[in-house]
Amino acid sequence: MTYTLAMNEPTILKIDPQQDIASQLRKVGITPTQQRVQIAEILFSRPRHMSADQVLAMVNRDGPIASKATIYNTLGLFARKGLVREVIVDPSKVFYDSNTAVHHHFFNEDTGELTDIPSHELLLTRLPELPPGTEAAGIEVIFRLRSQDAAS
Amino acid sequence: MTYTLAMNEPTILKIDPQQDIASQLRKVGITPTQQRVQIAEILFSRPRHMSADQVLAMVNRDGPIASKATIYNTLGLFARKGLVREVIVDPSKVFYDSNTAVHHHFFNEDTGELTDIPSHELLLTRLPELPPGTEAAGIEVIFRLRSQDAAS
DNA sequence: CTGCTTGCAAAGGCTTTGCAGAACA
DNA sequence: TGTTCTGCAAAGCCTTTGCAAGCAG
Repeated sequence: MTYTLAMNEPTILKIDPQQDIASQLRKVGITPTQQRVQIAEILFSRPRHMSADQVLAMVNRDGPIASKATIYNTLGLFARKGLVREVIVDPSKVFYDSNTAVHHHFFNEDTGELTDIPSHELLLTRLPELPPGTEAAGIEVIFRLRSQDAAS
Repeated sequence: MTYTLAMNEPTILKIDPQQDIASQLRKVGITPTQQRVQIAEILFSRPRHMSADQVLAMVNRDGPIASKATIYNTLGLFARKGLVREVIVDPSKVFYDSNTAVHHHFFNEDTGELTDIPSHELLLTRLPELPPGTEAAGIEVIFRLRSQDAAS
């Protein structure tokens, strides 16, 4: 049962919003363009779950900074580099999670809201054997929720 | 920790491919049209994970039976009635799982293949407290896999 | 300079929708 | 016969792509 560790270890890359963003991006092999730095500032100001659209809106809140294509390029790049995690819970769009620590999610299907499950509140025991010829790339646990008062 | 039970119990609706499909559909409040019966026959011939596209292809293998619109209508209907479970693991398409028993999945990102995790091979202990005002609608555990030889 | 990035618009893929004709009860 | 369902094509959404202009080092 060591593959969970082997799997998560290399992903723990973290951007500290207090430090210089540009040099942190360089450190992980990303050329720090103006757009990338601004996107990183938003994503890593605190742990967030954002769709590409939300990032686009927030980046350009005070004037045009980055185009839609650049948002997608950058989010994809950050994901490949392990700075954000893609969370697939909604068939209509991908969420990008700037919290790279091991944790899981609640997804409220009524509100579309994605929230963290504190990792100590969930325990996975007895992990399954992986199919032959495969290696673990990630574990996701999603609790789908409904708002109690919602008229389904 | 009783909400897991409360959550899964109502979903255990099962179509037996050996019995008359039409009357089983009626029993859950679905008018058994020719198209729906044929789609059900494919889905419930055995536990399956299929995309809408795959269902479309298989239904029409021996001549035109159902259109794309009807496939989507029917799969959505079956999902609402609890006959199939929607599995969201691939941002590009939804999978429909005709196995309604409680279980979890491996998803091979290289091959796009979705397979079951025998439920006894995975144990969730210490379930999280749900956010106030919400109720559980489902739990999903997804192990993302890579093929070991794949050139990422 | 030289290559990597950006941005625009167009294209793509999956899913939904509108509406006329057909099937079900 | 009234209601529900089907099918076609068009529309919608999110995401990707092509390519010329711009920026980083």
